[in-house]
Amino acid sequence: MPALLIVMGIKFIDAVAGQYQYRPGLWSGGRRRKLLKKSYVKEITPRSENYSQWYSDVVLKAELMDYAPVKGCMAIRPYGYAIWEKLQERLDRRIKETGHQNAYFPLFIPQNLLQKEADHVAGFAPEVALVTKGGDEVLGEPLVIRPTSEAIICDFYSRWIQSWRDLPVLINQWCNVVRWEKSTRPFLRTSEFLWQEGHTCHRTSEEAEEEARKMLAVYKEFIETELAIPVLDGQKTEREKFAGALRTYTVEALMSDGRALQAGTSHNLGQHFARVFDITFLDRDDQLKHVWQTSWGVSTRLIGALIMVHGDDRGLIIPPRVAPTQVVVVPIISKKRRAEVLEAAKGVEAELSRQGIRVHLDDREEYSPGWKFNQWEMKGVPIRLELGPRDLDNRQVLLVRRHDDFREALPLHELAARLPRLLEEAQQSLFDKAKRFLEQNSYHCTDYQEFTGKVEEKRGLFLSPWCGDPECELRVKDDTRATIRCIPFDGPPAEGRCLVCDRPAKYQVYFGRSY
RNA sequence: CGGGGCGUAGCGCAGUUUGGCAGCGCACUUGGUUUGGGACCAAGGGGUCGCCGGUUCAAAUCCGGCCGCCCCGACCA
Repeated sequence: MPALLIVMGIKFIDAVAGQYQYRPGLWSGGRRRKLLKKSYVKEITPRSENYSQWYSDVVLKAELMDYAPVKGCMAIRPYGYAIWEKLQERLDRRIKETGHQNAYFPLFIPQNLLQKEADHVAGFAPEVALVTKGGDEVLGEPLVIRPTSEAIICDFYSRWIQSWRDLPVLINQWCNVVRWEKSTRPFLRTSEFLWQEGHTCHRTSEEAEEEARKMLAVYKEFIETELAIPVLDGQKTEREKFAGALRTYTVEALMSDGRALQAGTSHNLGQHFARVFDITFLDRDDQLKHVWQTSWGVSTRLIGALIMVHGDDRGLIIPPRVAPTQVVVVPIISKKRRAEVLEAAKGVEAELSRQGIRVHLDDREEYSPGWKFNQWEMKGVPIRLELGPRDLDNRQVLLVRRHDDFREALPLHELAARLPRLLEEAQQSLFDKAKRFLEQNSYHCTDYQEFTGKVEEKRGLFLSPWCGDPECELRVKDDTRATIRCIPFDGPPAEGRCLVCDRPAKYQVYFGRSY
């Protein structure tokens, strides 16, 4: 085995009980090497041992969040919030490029407003938080803390819209919402979370449909490009759609434990809300008509997806485009050459920074290099540069990639020119890997026996024929806990017989267990 | 909401069976030596043992009640 690998030009280092033996001179000449074995930190439970525990360990140890004294609530710590800010920045740009403006609507919603739309209230009633007192005063009408803002925004829209000339209304808001959840998990399902919600009004049904589809496409492109997470796009079934919507579209991602996660949704609301909130306009033909609406949102849940799609047993792996820190420089400080090394490290930091790379110099002297390596790996920084006396002598820096642990000694003068490319490669490589995982864990399945067995055994996503009857959908859920994630846009045409009831299939749908 | 587990220093835990000075590791502070995969030595600081009540000369430990967190389910856009 070692002989074979040396032939391939790769050198190995013994990894004994999670520690390397350092072999001088190995880094020179731009050679690469690979680790035999990795057991770095014991603070993170291996995924294979307990996936939920792994997830908890990662969010805490990477300092993304901390638990609040209130169940289901959390502080998003600076490092976690920095990731959120990156996501916001990238998505906000896209929302504006497609013609939307940001605005802000109130947190409190009079209870009667929320209750106007029948399906909407039925869907959200079990999970609304209600304010009944302000100070000493018992409120005449209780106030709902927004679980979503359709109701309050529609109340404003009914006043703002009179003419077809006022349309379309294209507004987005970034805010927090509250849903009283029974079981909560950091980022994936919290009682309070951050998100954006777009709310638009249109003159025609076609325009609204186009908007709903367009924003779903924006989500797909955003999530795939920036978060390096491949998603399946499609439509939700009646059972799974948004409470009050005509149709719901969704992008679904597959986590590394084989469970699906709804990463973003876009709703064609039809005229359901316009009718009950009386949002009307006088059209060109002098007729008073109800507007056609959409709403769409993604949340801090995306951070959960990021963790579960890319993370490994050493912690987070953040795609470079959304990484708060893209490159960390760790100087190897020795007593004799401390000043020299630090100066060189600062030079590297400054040069990369000039290139627009988000670089951090970790020059803390109270921690050993090894400690820093582990910490930054837990935090998922894409690239680490090690710079020590030996590197100085060789005018080089040792580069280590987080996502595949490849190491390479780079000449100092080439560094700035090569890093942007290396970061892009890391981004692409993460996407490719996630895509491969999605493909390898997607199955075409037409036999119910086989289906129930495989769902239990392998998880993943199952493309199967479905007759369209909610009863069959429910039966699958009762039997297997899997739900229909979506009716894919670009799926194969319906053919064959329903997975459950054997009647002719109307759709090919993706089934899966989900978060 | 059901089943299971756990609450002792910032974190991880021992001590609870059999009541008797509240401990260990990490982290933290100070000084020194170090620094290429979680360095070492020395000296320190830090506690309402989840909360309330009961038994007892004496409770982290026994009894009753409550609260919270985690895991597995149920529920949930």
